[in-house]
Amino acid sequence: MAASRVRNGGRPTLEEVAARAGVGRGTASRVINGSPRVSDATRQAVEAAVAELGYVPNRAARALAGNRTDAIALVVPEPETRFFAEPYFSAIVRGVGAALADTEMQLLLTLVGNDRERRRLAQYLTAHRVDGVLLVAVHADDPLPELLEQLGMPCVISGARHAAETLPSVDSDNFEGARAAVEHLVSRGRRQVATITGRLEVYGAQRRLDGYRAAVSAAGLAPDERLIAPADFTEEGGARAMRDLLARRPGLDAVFVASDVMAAGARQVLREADRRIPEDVALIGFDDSVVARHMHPALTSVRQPIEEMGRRMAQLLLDEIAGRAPGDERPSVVLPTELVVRDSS
Amino acid sequence: MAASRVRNGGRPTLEEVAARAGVGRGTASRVINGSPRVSDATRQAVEAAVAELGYVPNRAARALAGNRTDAIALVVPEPETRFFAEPYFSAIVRGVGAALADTEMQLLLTLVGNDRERRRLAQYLTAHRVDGVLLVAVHADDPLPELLEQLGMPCVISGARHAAETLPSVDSDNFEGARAAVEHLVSRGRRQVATITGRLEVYGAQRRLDGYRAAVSAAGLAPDERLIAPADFTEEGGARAMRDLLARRPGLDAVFVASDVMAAGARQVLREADRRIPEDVALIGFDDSVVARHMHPALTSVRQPIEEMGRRMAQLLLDEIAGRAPGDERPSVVLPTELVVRDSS
DNA sequence: CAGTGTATTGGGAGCGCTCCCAAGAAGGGG
DNA sequence: CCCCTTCTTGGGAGCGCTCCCAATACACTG
Repeated sequence: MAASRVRNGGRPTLEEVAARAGVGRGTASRVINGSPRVSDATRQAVEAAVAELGYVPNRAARALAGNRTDAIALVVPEPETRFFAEPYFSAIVRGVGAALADTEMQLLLTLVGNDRERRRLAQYLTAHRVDGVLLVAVHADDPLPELLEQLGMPCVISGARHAAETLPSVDSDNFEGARAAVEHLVSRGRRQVATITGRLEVYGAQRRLDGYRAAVSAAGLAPDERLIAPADFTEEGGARAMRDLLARRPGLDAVFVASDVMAAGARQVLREADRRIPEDVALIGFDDSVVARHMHPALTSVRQPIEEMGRRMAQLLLDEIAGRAPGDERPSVVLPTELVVRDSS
Repeated sequence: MAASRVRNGGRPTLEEVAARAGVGRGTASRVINGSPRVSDATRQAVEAAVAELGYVPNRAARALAGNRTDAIALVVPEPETRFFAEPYFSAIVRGVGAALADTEMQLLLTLVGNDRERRRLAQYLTAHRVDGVLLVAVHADDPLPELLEQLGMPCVISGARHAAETLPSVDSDNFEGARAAVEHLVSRGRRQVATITGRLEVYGAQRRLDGYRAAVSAAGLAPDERLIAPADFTEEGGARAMRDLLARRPGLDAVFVASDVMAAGARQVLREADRRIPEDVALIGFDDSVVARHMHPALTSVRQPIEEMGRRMAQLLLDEIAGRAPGDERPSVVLPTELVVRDSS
């Protein structure tokens, strides 16, 4: 039934490798950890023994002796359903996985659903059970980053929390993505471009709004606060905002929506109001999700390089764990977005 | 920069807890592991010490001494993009996470992209670095399950690989889901019900076809092999199959498609052929993905309880790790599906 | 009251590895 | 030819925990 009683599950130990190679345990360890202070002959002997025996280091023993874990945690706030939707979650995971693929690092997935789990996580991290943490979709008021900072636990977040972000972070260029989208609308002759924003406490949503404003000014259009409708990243919120906009500014001819899901809600309202897309109203979303591709008409959307973001987050974290030279500033990466033009604009 | 030199990262050890409680290390260990062979007074003393010191067991030490890891791996074949699409991946992860939430088990995520990574995984598993494995989207000819069986490593798969599945598995009731979908079509007066299948090497796809056939017979309709078009779970494949069907049986008035994504392809072809949905042709998909909800008209679809599947997989695996009494048959769970009726049928 | 159990308890002996010190080997300078 | 460096090397000393055995305490039984 359960595990055998055999030591180390019957796997060869470092000691056995050393014996086989005719060297001491310390030397074998050096070879396996790539220390330069070993002669070539010895190295080869040990490597041969490793190959013959099929030796794989025992991770637990390593962790215990070396006071590290060779594991990082990807912490996902489960209530953040937005994050779980395509394309985010899988793409981030793929990116992180790719970056870790030829590393010894393991990826631990931690879903944090409620406060109890949150406390458990804190305890978990306090107990130093991982070497570093990737934090996605953190809110500006989340205490977790401070805790990590205090513990001296390396950490990278996705999406800066505000303009003066202190943590290493990876973000897409929300400002420029929004700006380009609106510029595109203007270039196609739209004059009354509205926007539906995400929750503005989310810095990225704020940046998209900033980008919208910048493009409107740049185009020489009159800024009009009544063309700006705040929403909450949900489909229902998008619909509500669209209704408001239509009531306030019936003459609008384009809407830049800060997420595809909200755009789906907006599209529904536009359909009910008998506005044709794109003839009467052009629509642009954000995320380039599967919803965008399958919407009718297919939704023009701003694509974020999410997989690449995952990859960069992992790389940053590995650097952070390896130790950053003092004086290096906090690394933060901003990746370019891409406007995917489809039928809705 | 790097980690401090302090032992155990400055955390209290079991020894310290024991000292504080005025008991021996062994006794403290017993309390922490919930052994019944401890007096109440002692238990309380130890628990108090644990609370005061904020003791958290050192996982690595535990793993080393106990020859287990308290971790399970979720192995995801990365090429299987179908799995990465919503709703699968995130829902499975959520379910697994939920089942593990009040367990000491960690969840390790392992993406297997190519053969090299596959070999690495095998080595990894051979080295007993996890207590058990969740395997999703395994192909019938994947060697991994055999390897695990050989190693005596507990394992649960999602989706039986064939009728005589030997591994513990969790599956949705593909047969019944398909049968109910087709029955629904028939009950709405459709007489020429076609189907677009997934890759039939995938057992689940085969079962959906079986369900389709069963419903057709039960309805007293003439079975017609020309109403069955094989595809491959892709949108393009779905479109191709739909074209074939239309060419062969122009009079068809309903299609049961074995996945939403294929249904999206089929819908495109139907639109081009000027068949109205659902007036001329009713359409039903499978998965109840976001695509189904946002399709126009909204797609009727068979929902699988994916999160629940994840939860059950994890539970099964935990049982398996705890040890199954000899004589217990291989547990396998089949969960009911649900037909979500929308506008397309 | 000796004899036999049963319920607790303490702590030794590892688990497989890394860290580090000291010793041996090899090479160079005076 | 001897001494001092530098390069390698072996292996002791843990890392914090679980397993298990032996010891103690106590309660009965006859």
